[in-house]
Amino acid sequence: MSASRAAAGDPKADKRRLILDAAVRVFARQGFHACRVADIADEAGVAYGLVYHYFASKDEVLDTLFLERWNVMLQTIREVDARELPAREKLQEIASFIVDSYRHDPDLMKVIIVEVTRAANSFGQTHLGQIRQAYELIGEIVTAAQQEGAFKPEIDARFAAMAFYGAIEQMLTGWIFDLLPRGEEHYERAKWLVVETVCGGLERPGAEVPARADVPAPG
Amino acid sequence: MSASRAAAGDPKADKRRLILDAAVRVFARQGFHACRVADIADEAGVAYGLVYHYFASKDEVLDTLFLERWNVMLQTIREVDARELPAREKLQEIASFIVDSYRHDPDLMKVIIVEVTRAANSFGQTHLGQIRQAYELIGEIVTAAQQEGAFKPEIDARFAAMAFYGAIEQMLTGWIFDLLPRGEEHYERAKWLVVETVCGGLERPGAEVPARADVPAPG
DNA sequence: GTACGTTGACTGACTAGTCAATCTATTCAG
DNA sequence: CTGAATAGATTGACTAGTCAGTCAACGTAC
Repeated sequence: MSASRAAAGDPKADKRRLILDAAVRVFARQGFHACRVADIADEAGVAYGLVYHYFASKDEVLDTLFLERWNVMLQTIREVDARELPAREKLQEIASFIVDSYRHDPDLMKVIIVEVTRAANSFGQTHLGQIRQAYELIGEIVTAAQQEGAFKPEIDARFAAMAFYGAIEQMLTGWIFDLLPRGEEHYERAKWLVVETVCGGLERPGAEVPARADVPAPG
Repeated sequence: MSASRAAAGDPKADKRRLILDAAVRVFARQGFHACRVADIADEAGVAYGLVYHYFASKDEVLDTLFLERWNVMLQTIREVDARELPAREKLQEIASFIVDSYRHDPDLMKVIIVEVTRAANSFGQTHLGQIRQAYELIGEIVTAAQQEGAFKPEIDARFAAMAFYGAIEQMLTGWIFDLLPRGEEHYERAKWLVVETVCGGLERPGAEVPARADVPAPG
């Protein structure tokens, strides 16, 4: 995941990685459709043809970036789900992971959201299966919580999962396009907010609610 | 808004409208980038050049479609906000309007979401101001509710607005890409669900909650 | 006859992907 | 140790195709 592996001049640099990291920057800056393969090569400090030595097509560069990250996320969700935690805390962990992913590499998350996740027409189509898996995993957490009686049974779990994921993604979108204030304290607060908001509506009024984490201090 | 104004052969057809309606279908089917201007002209049963008689560019066709609809939505939100209603019902009206927009013309909403709203990199950039206005109007409803004491004050209104809008848009996305079940009863239920979920978390536990609408029957 | 609507072949600009040539690292026979 | 052979990495000029936008000509209503 690290983008700081090597500078362009480093002789030991793994050129494939160099190209991928450059592509993240170029895609984030110009968008996938608006940029040319030459821009990626230039950004990476590498010849045009080398991109085609490592990748079959421009598309494959984006595919690789998306899958690398998305699979890490799916893995994380599965691990969180396997742990013995109340549903609210599982969702908290997932929100945390996604927000931290943005904090760690905003360009990469911008590319994934703008060019893949929210572009199900063009690119997302290819990856609809992967994307769907995330929704399904979240939906399973909700279903389980409903069966335990922690969440209201009258809210369809699939819809709840979409609403939850959609709320998080929309906040990242807000940061990406300067519609929401950025910064450490906002990131931490957003993690709490999204869970508080969505779980607040999902939980059964009578259900035993675990002691909730403190409200992070306002910025 | 009506797409059924006239068949391609109708001599009285307003060609400009014919082109716009055809563009909705083509953009929805193939995506803005993947389709050619010739596809729009063919779909409208009109010569290639006529598209450029009515519109300065391919972009302007999409701009027109987006602005036509988005302005109706902004107007609706303003009208709802002006009415004397509890915040929850205002949000309910907004969710209703958006879901009904999808129900009424799914192709148009698909185009707006996929090509503009969620493509802030390319197209959305132009319309970021319009898009932002919607978030701000929703944010104002939340702020007012917090001042009245109906909503918790500790949740930033801008974030709450993004979460609310994001949840709705994600459900439309779910329908658009067959990730969620479609159909009248699901649409009605989704309107209720998103408000129940988000407002459930926003409302102050102690606050006087107006008698809420009945839960629509499950599908 | 004039103004506007309509046509569709054409052009000019652009770029993904190819490929033959060149470079570099490694190996190993002499 | 030498240097020739090999494989893989790297280069960038070039090709083949695409498509947005133009424009000169034609149609038609009044």
